[in-house]
Amino acid sequence: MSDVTERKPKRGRPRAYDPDAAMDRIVDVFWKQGFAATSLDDLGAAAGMNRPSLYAAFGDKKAIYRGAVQRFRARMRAAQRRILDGEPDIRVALREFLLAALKTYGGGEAEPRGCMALCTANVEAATDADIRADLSEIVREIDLGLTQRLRRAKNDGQLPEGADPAALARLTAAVMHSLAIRTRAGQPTAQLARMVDDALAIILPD
Amino acid sequence: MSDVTERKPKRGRPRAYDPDAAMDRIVDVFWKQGFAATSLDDLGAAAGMNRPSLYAAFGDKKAIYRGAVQRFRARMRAAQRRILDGEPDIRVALREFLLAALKTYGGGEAEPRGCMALCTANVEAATDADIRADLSEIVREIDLGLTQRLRRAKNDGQLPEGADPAALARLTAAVMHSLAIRTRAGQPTAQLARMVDDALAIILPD
DNA sequence: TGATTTTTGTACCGTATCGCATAAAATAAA
DNA sequence: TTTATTTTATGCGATACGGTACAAAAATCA
Repeated sequence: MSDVTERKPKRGRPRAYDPDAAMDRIVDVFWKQGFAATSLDDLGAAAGMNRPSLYAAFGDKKAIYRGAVQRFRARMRAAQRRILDGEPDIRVALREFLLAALKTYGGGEAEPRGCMALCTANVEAATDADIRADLSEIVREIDLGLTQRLRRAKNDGQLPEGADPAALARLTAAVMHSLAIRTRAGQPTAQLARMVDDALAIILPD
Repeated sequence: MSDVTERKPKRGRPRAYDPDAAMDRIVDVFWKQGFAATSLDDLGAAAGMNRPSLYAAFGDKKAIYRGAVQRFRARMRAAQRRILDGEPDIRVALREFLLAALKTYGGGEAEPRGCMALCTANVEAATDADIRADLSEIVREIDLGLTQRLRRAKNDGQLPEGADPAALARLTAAVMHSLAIRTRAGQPTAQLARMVDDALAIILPD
């Protein structure tokens, strides 16, 4: 889970924290509480850093949040590419894609998580153009990844002639967006796993 | 748009505000800023009330927010029932249902709105059980309304034999959830209107 | 008119917030 | 050892927050 952020020992006092691990814990705090309800002290307590160190390492509160969103997104993207590129059957690929998202969103637990990006950036997006651009890029990227995978499936003859890869991709992404909301609303994982299968039976009928 | 909240003139000093209109403006503020980023002064300024009046009329901040969500939801529910009950053709009904949501969410404008309930309650749902229950109820109600309408369509012979109304309903709701997120992310309305048609062509193929 | 009731407006309390200023601490280079 | 450099730790400072106490205001009832 760690980037190769190994710094060669430099001049001054060494850092008392691992920036990589600290950012991971920061992601968790924003994931749960969102941007506005999270204080710098919350972040500092979770990351084991005091505010000045936090500020020096990651910038002000908004920059920290945007960094956390990017980190979350990078992890999701890696997992999604692995699934979409690795699985040759489009049905299985989309199913695993959605179930992986569901697993990350972790529905059903006492304190549901939902999607760190979709569920928290959503609020700030209305008032902050930067965060709105981040969110827009995330949504667009998911659409694009699914579209490319569905194009490939069509080339492989796994889809009917008239199939519209972009339309199928947006609908699949919509299921993912819905999973983000439904997990956050507390719907149990088992029920949502069934929803995934039911949805795919409609999106990709045999 | 006004409830029949006409109070017969009572004893003391009359109110300087219309509770109904005040709540409408409060909905707008929460819609844009969400719960955590909105202060009581923001609400007071929008509603033309000072904090003590606000508190006396609607309770504390959380109660005000939950009231605003309920008010938004009531309005959406009324419009949705009108469409689903009024339109006999299931294709047209679902299309108008989704386009009405899209219109309310108002994508593409300089400051996109999205769904007041789905996009703002989402954040607090992770930490507040009451708001999570509110959100869950909203999602469930939409699923249920669409399911009942699709059952009716199946009885009317407008759906194939093997069609699963509940599954079709959840997928249609997923499109709505996606519209909420996409409008908030700034995607243009015209593009999303096309997405609605593309999605319905997959959900209800002819 | 005078008493009663309800709402308004101001002001306050204790706390939390973000960002930074400043000094101590810990390391490498000279 | 001394100097330079980087990070940590404490704490300040101005502001903002939610909620309420209290008195003035505005209406009805007697």
